[in-house]
Amino acid sequence: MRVTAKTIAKQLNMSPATVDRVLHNRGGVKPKTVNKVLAKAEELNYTPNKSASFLAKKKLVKVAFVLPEYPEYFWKEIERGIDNALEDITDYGFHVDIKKTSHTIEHQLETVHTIINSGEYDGMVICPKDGVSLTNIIESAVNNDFPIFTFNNDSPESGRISYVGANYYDAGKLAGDLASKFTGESKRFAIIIDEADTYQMKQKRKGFEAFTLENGDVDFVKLLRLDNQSMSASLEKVRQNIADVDSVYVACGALAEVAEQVKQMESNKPVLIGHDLNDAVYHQLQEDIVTATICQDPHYQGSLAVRLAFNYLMLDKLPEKEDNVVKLEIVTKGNAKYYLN
Amino acid sequence: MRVTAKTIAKQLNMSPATVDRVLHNRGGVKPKTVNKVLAKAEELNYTPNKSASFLAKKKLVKVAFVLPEYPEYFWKEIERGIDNALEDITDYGFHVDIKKTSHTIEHQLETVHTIINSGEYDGMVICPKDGVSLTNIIESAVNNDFPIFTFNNDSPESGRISYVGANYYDAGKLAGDLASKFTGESKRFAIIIDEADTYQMKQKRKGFEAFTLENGDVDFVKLLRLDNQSMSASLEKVRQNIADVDSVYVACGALAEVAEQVKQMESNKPVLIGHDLNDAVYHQLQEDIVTATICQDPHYQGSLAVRLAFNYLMLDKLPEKEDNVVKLEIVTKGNAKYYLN
DNA sequence: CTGTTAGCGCTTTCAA
DNA sequence: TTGAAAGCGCTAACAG
Repeated sequence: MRVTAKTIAKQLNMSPATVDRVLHNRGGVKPKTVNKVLAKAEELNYTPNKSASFLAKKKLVKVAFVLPEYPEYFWKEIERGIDNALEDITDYGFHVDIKKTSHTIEHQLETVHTIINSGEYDGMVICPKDGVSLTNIIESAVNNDFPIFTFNNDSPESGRISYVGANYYDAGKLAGDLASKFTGESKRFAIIIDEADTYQMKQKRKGFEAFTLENGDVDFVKLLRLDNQSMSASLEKVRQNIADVDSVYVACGALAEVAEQVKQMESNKPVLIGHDLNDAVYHQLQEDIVTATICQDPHYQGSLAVRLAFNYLMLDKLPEKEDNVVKLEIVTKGNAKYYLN
Repeated sequence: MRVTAKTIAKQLNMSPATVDRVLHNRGGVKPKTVNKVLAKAEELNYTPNKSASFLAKKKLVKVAFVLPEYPEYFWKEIERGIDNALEDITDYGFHVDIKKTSHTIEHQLETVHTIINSGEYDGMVICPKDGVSLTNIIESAVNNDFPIFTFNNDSPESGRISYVGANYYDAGKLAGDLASKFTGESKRFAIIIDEADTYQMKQKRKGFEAFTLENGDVDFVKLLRLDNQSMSASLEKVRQNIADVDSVYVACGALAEVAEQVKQMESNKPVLIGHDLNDAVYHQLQEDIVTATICQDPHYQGSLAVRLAFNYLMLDKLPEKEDNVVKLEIVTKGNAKYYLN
């Protein structure tokens, strides 16, 4: 038989309601009774049944996830993680709406506004296009008891409940570590960024450079910039600029494109390192054009965010940490298949 | 409001009991009624509430996990994964007992016997010491409607419901891939096994050798064997034998011990690759004695096993695949901290 | 300070 | 072939 609140009540000759009051310290119970109940609960090893509890509370909570559209393969994985974590807890009354926002910050700001003002939601998880420009809106929402979590990209000044995502400085450092391990005596490196030069990218670059500074045997690090307006021209230029380099680290989203350039080089192909995995990169790994790519388990990241929001909103449990940093994973030819889909 | 079975019943002027019968095709319902209910459920986008369902069924299920004691750090991680997956579903009436078995196969066989005959359990998840010697007992149990899942180590001939664990052949191949990438022109390799030479180790070796065969630029692969009886002597011997080698792959559990030997070498320290991560290996990664270690996400592995058993026993859902292969992860100095604890 | 009662969404008798 | 009723473990409103 199961040990329930009723079991405790029966053994102590009182009503389940009193037991419930004690178990949730709702107050208004004689201290002596409190102690008796607590002792009995301990003795019988009582654990409350969440299922029954949520069922009885009939509380409904809805949170909005505000996510970018691109890169699609990445956010699809995140969504899988979200859905997975939702599997059991939708039955508890916890629901999620995913809102995609396009390129512009304006659009994102507007979306956020709408969500907060609609009164439909009890909280929000957001991947800010730009942490700084969202600081104010997040701050005022949080102060008005509308909890917001940041995701994948932080807005540290905003007072968000907590952040879930990778540490991009570490990611850059890891890239440096790999570049160094995959090359021989000569260590002439290049790092490729694009003009957006977001916070994430800056961090990656800092981390990569920090690594090379700490490791005296690196000859140099060349900084190359892609121009989104004239992509093919700037890719061409990159190809020329990496002819004298032993390893290239693509810190922006253009790994596959750069790889195509490397493929065309006749000799001295550099070791190529980048981020994330899509079909193109998968094949380039198999062809040994890309040596390694650094991934962050998007599936786990998604489910962690759901869990934190759930704990906060339905269990009144604060996240243990302000930063919930997710694993950085190294993917090569040998283990890439585990990371696809 | 929520859409419940009652909602459907009301809209169709019938009782919730009939709706329930249809939803679970328990039979004894007029085809016309069946269709009406199904259509309504579809129309209202009805989803059953698992919480309420389990609560009402009051079914209790208990499964035994039979796991080895060593290496402790590995099984501790697995247990964390198990506990994690259990978090919500214990409230559904699904319980797990973990039984540790010591070194001998006899002890494990006995434990398995006891579990099956006790009548206390509804199923079992086991990490066989040796798949072959457990074939018979698993087979007869499964035939007697006592479902058994294998874990971490398979017993493919036994008719187990399904297997959860890594593909060790692939692990060996991955080690080959890494050894090759981390070395320069000269590729003289050694692989270290121990006398136990279990199925897992054989597979790793095969995979490693397969990789080197496919890659013509590998000079040779030396096979070295550790002797558990005279560990220090054989470690010494290993040290002498790897003096002329560019990379060493430790396929057995002695990565940290071999690393200590490598540390003592004055020059030509080979690239060291092995499996799993404990405190010792963590430090050896930081010191650049170990270059990389291959891990299988034990946390995920544990929770997957729980989920499969739960689905099978409580949801009557068969696993989609016979082999549930878990990810192989590459850990280096740069990302090791994410894998500790 | 404590007990009674009804009900969450679902399943399971039992009766019709 | 269908319905009524009770109950899973917990909570909430109301009464006392």
